[in-house]
Amino acid sequence: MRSRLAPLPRRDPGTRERLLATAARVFADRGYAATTIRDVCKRARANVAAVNYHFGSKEQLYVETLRWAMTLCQGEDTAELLTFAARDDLSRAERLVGTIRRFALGMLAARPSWHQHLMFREMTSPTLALDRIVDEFLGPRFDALRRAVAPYVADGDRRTVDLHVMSIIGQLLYHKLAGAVALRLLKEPSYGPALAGRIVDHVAAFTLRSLEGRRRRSRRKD
Amino acid sequence: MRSRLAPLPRRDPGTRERLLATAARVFADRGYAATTIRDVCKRARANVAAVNYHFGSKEQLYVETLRWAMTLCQGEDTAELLTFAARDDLSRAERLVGTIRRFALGMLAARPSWHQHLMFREMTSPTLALDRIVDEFLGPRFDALRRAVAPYVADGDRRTVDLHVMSIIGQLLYHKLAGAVALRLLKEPSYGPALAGRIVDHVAAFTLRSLEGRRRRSRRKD
Amino acid sequence: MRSRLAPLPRRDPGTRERLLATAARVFADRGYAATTIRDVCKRARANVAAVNYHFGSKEQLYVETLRWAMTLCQGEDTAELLTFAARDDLSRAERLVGTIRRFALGMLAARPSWHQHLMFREMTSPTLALDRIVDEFLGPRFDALRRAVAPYVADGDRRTVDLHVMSIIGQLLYHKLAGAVALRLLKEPSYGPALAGRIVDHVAAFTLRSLEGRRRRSRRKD
Amino acid sequence: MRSRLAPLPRRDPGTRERLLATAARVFADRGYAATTIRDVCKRARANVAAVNYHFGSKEQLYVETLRWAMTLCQGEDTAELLTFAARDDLSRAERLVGTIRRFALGMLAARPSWHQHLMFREMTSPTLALDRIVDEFLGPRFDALRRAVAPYVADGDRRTVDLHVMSIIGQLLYHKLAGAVALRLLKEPSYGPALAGRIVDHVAAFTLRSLEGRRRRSRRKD
DNA sequence: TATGAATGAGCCTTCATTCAT
DNA sequence: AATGAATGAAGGCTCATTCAT
Repeated sequence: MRSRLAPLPRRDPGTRERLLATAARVFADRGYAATTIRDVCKRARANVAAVNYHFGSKEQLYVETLRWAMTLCQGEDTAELLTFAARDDLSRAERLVGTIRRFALGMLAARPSWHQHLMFREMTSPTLALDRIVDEFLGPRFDALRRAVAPYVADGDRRTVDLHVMSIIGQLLYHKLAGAVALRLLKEPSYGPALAGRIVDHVAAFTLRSLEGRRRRSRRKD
Repeated sequence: MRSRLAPLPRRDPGTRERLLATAARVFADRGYAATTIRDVCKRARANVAAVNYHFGSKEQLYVETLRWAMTLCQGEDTAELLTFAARDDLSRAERLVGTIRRFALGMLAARPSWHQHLMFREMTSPTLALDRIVDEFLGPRFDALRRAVAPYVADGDRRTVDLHVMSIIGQLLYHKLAGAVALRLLKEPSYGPALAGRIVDHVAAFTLRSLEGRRRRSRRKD
Repeated sequence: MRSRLAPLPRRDPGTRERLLATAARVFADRGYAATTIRDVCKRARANVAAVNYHFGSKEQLYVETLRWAMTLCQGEDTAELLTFAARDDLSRAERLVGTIRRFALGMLAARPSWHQHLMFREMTSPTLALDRIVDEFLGPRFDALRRAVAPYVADGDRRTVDLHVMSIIGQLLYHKLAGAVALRLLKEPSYGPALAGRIVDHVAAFTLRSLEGRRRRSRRKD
Repeated sequence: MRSRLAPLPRRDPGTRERLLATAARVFADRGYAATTIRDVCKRARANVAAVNYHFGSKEQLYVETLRWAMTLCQGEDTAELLTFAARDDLSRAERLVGTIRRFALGMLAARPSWHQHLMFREMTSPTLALDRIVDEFLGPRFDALRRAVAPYVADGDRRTVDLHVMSIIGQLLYHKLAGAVALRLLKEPSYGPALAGRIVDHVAAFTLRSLEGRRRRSRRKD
C-alpha cells in the first residue's frame, strides 16, 4: 500500500507493459525454458536488468505474463459464450451447435495467436499458474459447454456431462496441439480459414449426432 | 585378471543403451530445453562426455532417443491394431468399438508412460524428428482407425474419414495433453484405471453413436 | 553512500582496459590457441564472463587486442620515422643509416616487448586482423624505408626498392623471430643492449655498403 | 632392450609412420596447441588411442615428429651445401653466390613445404626440441654460409662472420615467415617460381655487393 | 598389438541475477 | 526509477588420456 499522497509515480506507460507483451509472444513460441530474459528485454527495447527490476525474476515474469494475457483476452468473449449457452429462446440443438461454434472459433481463430499458444503450453506443461488459468479462463468456458450439453443427459449426471464436454474440446484441441501432425496426415500445407471452417462444422455435426443418438438408447449406460 | 572361462565379460548393459533409456525419461518430463546432458549422464551413471561420445550432441541424442523409443514401443501393438481393424468376421460396429478400445488403451494405459509423453511433446513442439514419428508410429495407427471408420462414410470421402479419425484421437488426446486440467475439472486426484476405463468406454460410445447417426442423414454433406 | 563530492567515482581503471592489457601479454607469449580466456580473466582480476560481456567472444577479444595494441604503440614513433626519412638536409647515406637505425631500435628495443611479439605472431600466422595491421602499422613503417632506399635505385623501380626494403627488415626480423636460434649460434645467453647495438650497427653498415655498391654496376639488373 | 631372440615384432609398416607423416603436416600448419590428436589420428586412419599407444603423449609425438622430419629431409642436401662452400676451384664470389643460391633454394622451394613450416614454427616458438634442430639441421647449414662468408672478413672475427650469415638468412627468412605480409606489400597474389627466383637473385646480389664493398674500408671495424 | 569405449578436466559461452550508481 | 557493468553457476562440448579387452 502506497501512501495516499504518493505523487502517483506515473508508471512509465511503457517498459513494463512492453515487457509483458513481448514476453507473451516469446514464451508462447519458445516455451519457458527456452526463453531467455535477454531476448525478451532486447525485443522490448529494455535493459537486461529490466525484468528483474520490474518482476523480480524470470519465473515471476512468466506468471505475470499469463495473468496479463488472460485479463487482456477474455472479457466479453467468454461472457458472451456463457449467455449464449443459457439462451432459452433456442432449441437445445441450436444452443449446442451455436455454443460449439462460438467456442471453436475462439479457439481456432483467436486473433492474438500467441494467447492460445500460451494457454496450451500451460495446459500441457503446467506450472503454478495453472490453477489461476483454470479458474479464470478455462473454467468459465468449460461451464458454457456444460450448459449446452446438459439437456441431452437425461439424469443430469455431472460426470457424464463432463466427459461429453471433454469430447468436444478434445476434438478441437487436436488441431491446435497436434496441428503439425494433422496437417501432415491431411496432406494440407497449413490451416487456412476454409479448413478451419470445415473442422468446426464437422465437430459440431459429429457431436450433435452423437448426442441426438443418446435418447434412443438411454437405457444403456454411457 | 579374469578367469579364463569368464562368460564373455557380458558387455555391461551398455552405456549407450542406458543413456537412451534415461534420456527418454528425462526428455519426456522436462522437455528438450530444460533437460541437461549432465543430468542425463548422472542418472545413467555415465560420464558427462558420454553423450557426446555416443551421439555427437545433445540434439542427436534427442533424435536417437525418439527413434529408439519408437522401435521399442510399437512392434506387435500396432500390427495387431491394423489386423483387428481389418477383420471381416465382425460387424462394423464391433470393429469400430474394438479398434477404438485397443487404440485408446495403447494411448492411455501405455506401460512406459514416458513413451507417450515423448511422442506428445514431439507432436506439440515438433522438431525435425516429427516426420519419422508420423511415418513410423502415428501414421500406421491412424490408418487402423481409418479402416474402422470408413464403412460408415457412404461415399468413402477421404477427408471426411480423416476428420472422424481425428475426432476420435482428439477425444483421447485431451486426457493426455490436458490431463492436469481435466483432473481439476473432474475433481479427481489422478487418473486411476477406473477413470481410464470409463473414458475409453465413453469415447467409444460417443463415437459409435455419432457414426450410427450418419445413416439417417447421409444426404447432407458432413 | 558516497560523499556528495566524491571525485567522480573514478571509473575503476576499467575492466575492459585491464582485459585488453592482459590479453595482449598472454596472446603474445602463448599464441591464440594456447591462450584461455580463463587465464586472461584471472590475471585481469575479472570474471570469466567478462570477456564475453565486453568483447563477445575470444576471437573478438583477439582482434580488439591487436587493434588496441596498435593504437597504443605507434603514434609519434612512426610519424617521426616518416619525417626523418624525408629530411632533405641530410645526405642520402645519412638518411638511410638514420632511418634504419630508428626503424631497428623500434623493433629490437621496443618497450612493451609483448607488442612486437603480438605483431610477429600475426605476421607468421595471419588471421583476419592482418590487413588492418599492414595498413595501419607495418605499411607506414615500410614506406619510411622505401623513401630512404629510393635515392639509391637509379630507375626508381618500385619492385627493386621493395626488395631492398625487405632485405633490411629481414635482417632485423631474424633476431626477433629466430632469436632463440641466433643466441644459440652466437653463443650468447640473451640479447643485451650491447648485442642489440652491435646488430643495428651491422645491419646499417651492411646495407649501406650494398647500396653504395649499386652505382658502379648499375647496368646489371639487380 | 628387447630379448635378443624376440621375434622382431615386425613393426607394422604403417600406423606409426603414417602418424608421423600426418602429424608433421598438421603441426606445420596449425601449430602445436591448435593441433588435436583426434584430427591427426583420423587423417592417419588410426585409432584415437594410437598416438598415446605409439608415442606416449601428444608432446612426445611432437618431438618425434620433429626428429623424423629432420632425418627425412636433410641428408645429401646439407652435405652437398657444405662441400660446395668449401670448393677451392671457385673464386670466393662464385662460392658465396653459389652457396647462397643453394641455401636459398632449399629454403624457399623446399619440396615438402610442411618441413620448412615445422622448422620455422620451432624457431619462432621454441620447445625442448630446438636444441636438436639447431645441432642437426640448422647448425650445419649455418656453417656452410660461414665458410662462404669468411674469406671476406679480413681478420676472420667470428662474431662478424656470424652477423653476416644472419643477414643472409634473415633476408630469406623474411619471405618465409612474413610471407603473407610481403605479398601484401608487393601486391602479389602468391609466391610463384618467378618471384622466388627474383628474390634469390636479389639476395645474392645484395649480399655480394655489400661484402665486396668491405675491402675498400676494411680498416673500419664492421 | 591395437582399439573402441570411457573418463574427467577444462574449454568457450550463456544464463539469470545483482551491484553500483 | 532505471541501467550498464559485473558476477558465478552452469551449459554443451572437446580434449588428451586411460581402461578393458
